[in-house]
Amino acid sequence: MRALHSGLALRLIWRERLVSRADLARRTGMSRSSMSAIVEDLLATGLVRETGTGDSSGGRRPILLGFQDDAHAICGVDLGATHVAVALTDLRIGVKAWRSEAHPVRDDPEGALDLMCRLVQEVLTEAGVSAQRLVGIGVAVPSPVSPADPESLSPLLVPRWRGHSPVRRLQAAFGVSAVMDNDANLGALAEQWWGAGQDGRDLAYVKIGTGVGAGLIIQGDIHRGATGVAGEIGHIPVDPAAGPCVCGLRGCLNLTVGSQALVDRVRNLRKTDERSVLPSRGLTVGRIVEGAFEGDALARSVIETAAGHLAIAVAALVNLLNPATIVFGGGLTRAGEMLLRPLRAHLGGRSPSASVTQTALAISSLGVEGIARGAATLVLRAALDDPNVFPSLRGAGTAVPSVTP
Amino acid sequence: MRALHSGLALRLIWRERLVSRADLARRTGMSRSSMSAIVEDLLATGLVRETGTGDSSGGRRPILLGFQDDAHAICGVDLGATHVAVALTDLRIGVKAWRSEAHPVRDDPEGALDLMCRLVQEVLTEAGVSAQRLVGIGVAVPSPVSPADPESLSPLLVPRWRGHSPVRRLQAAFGVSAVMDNDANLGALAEQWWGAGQDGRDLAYVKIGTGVGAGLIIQGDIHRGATGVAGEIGHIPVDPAAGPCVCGLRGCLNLTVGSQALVDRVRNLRKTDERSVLPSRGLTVGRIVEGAFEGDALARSVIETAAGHLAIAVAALVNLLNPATIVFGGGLTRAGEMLLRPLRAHLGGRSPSASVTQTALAISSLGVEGIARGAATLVLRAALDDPNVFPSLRGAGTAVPSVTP
DNA sequence: ACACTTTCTCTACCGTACGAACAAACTTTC
DNA sequence: GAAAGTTTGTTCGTACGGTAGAGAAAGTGT
Repeated sequence: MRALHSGLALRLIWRERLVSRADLARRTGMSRSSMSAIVEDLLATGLVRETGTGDSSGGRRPILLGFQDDAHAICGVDLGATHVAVALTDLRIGVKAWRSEAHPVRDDPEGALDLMCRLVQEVLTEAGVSAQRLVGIGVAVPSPVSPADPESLSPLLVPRWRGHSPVRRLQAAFGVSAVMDNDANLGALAEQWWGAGQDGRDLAYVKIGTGVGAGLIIQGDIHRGATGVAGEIGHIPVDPAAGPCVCGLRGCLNLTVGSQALVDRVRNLRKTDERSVLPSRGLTVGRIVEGAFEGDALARSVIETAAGHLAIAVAALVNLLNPATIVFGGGLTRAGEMLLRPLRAHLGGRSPSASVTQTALAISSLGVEGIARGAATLVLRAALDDPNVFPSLRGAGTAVPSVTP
Repeated sequence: MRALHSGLALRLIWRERLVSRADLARRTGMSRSSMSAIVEDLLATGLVRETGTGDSSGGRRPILLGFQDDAHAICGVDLGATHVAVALTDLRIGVKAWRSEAHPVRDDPEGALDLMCRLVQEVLTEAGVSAQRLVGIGVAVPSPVSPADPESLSPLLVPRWRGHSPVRRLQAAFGVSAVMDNDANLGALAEQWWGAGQDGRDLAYVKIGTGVGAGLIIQGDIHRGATGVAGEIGHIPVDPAAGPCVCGLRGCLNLTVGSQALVDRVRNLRKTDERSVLPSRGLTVGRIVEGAFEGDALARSVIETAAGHLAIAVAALVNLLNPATIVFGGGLTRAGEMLLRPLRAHLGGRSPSASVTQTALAISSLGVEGIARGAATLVLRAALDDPNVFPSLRGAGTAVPSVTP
């Protein structure tokens, strides 16, 4: 129970950045004397420090306590479909070192794992942090992760990864705890903690890349579903005219707004549209968005069509989950309002009354580091929930008696 | 903190039905001596009683503790679109008295509230329970309930109810606490606690009635969404051929499998199908299902078509939320496997790989009392979470210091 | 200079949980 | 059937964590 109250105090100090002992006592409902004792413990761990005094409100000036963001480090790994990126962050998920390299991750697990370990070592070296000072390593993978087997990627989507586990590899290489989750889930977590979804307990993050995936934050927690595949928005049917999908369906969202689909559509329309400035070869989603910004009608029309298809799936999301915010990430979202405006318009006619008008739509502002920071956030959240996992507190005590069903 | 451990013990006793002190100590991780003290307190409240001894496992026989299901009563109210039903239950949500009457609830709030209070009084009298012995009253309403205003019905869907609140009315009339939630949500809660969804933390309940609504249990809790309208599955578009909906969309699920739609479809097809045994007048969903059981081809075909439309919306539900179980309730579900079989077939081709094959589909087995029992469960759950709300413990002490953000 | 506030610490006290010892009741073993 | 071993439940001394209240420190306002 001291662990309980001490953790409570630690979380408050983390959140409030600067608070006095008296403030903490009021906020938690405890007495000032007890809080003083707890703070004494926390000061000894090095996670909290006294940082000057605050303003008086008619009496003695309070001694302000601050969380030591640099007391430890966290590593976040973004294992994408075609790249590996690693961020070393402090305890507020500020990026201290960053590495990113292209790699065919799906087809070459061993190479990807080697690259990952090399990059982790590089960011540790660059930041001058030893592995012992890591709270842990979080990994985002482009695959569902089953709660029943949280160390493996889904063999159904990435068959070559059978038997390979980023988690086990990192634990073996660096001797620290590692956790793993789907990339869209961690994108959602990043948005909730550091992006557009702050101060909301229900949020959806839609990642538009090679395919389309959604991460769901429900009641403040990542929702993984019974088998870990929640958020499979990419296989909602949106266009019967489109071809068959690997999943057995026709016209999946993946087939109409995935990177390849956008490029193909531009290429097809390009044949009959002589005025477009877009090239036929070496076309990427980035080039299409650029073209749209330069006023190219073809590019704009393709983006608008994609928004229409996206709206159908997003409407289902809004109707079923009623999130406070939906954040969009991925290459196409650099189109900004060119994507959001038609999306809102289509959505307005696709959802009853209150639910959609009160849903905030936003483009992710976290950039390429978003997913990796989400992975690091997973580690941070676990540590704030149970401060025992901070290296400086390791083995301090047991947890609270739980329900144990 | 004694409240914490005492509540923990109480929940365990409730769940396990018969446990010894030593068992409780092992389960909670506490010492036997502490548990003895806690049990002594619990015995004094009357909620727990010693009920004989259990079998020996090589030593002294344990004294078994049992939860007193009859120590208090709970009232569950089902305010449907066209009826008012009230159940009086014990602390395991077993129905002790039941009343149900037809009433145009949507159009006559005052009459419905009067009827509700009369029925509550009747079940109290029949069961010989005074209002003081009630833990509380739970109410299910055919409307979303906003977390921002948990005492009112959504004025958008049931405009006449503006200013009327079942919760306030019950509190005034019986002097006990009352809580309210959407009927589909409470159907889902009932299924999770007493029906097909037991031992799962993710469950969806789909209610097919006048319209179609879904209640979602996520991570063991009712998911209400940011504005309380989560689960609006009825406005997912499933058939572009169907007409426009009040929501502005075309071909909403509500328009294709709602009671009226089924009746209308049968009536239209009836004109060209002379062999059908179904009547043209006085047709109800119940009659259609009966006809199907008697082998009527027209009835069967209409049910199969409905299953196809339902599958599209359910596929979206499965893809997005990946629940362990989906339970179906409402009149149409009396068709049983005639509905589920085509639903499974359509679903197989509508969802990628693992998610759908591992989702259990089932028909609700709770019958007409399901929603009311769900409403009562809402009260029970609150009481088990914080035993202070049990009348015999009222005002016993304050809660644990919370986070207080 | 004075009274009043607010913060933080120190000490006496109290409730709660634990461990150890013990009694009770039962099974197994010889 | 007596002895030995188990399991349950209680009793009692102890320790820890928390509170309340007094007091010191450090400020504000008149």
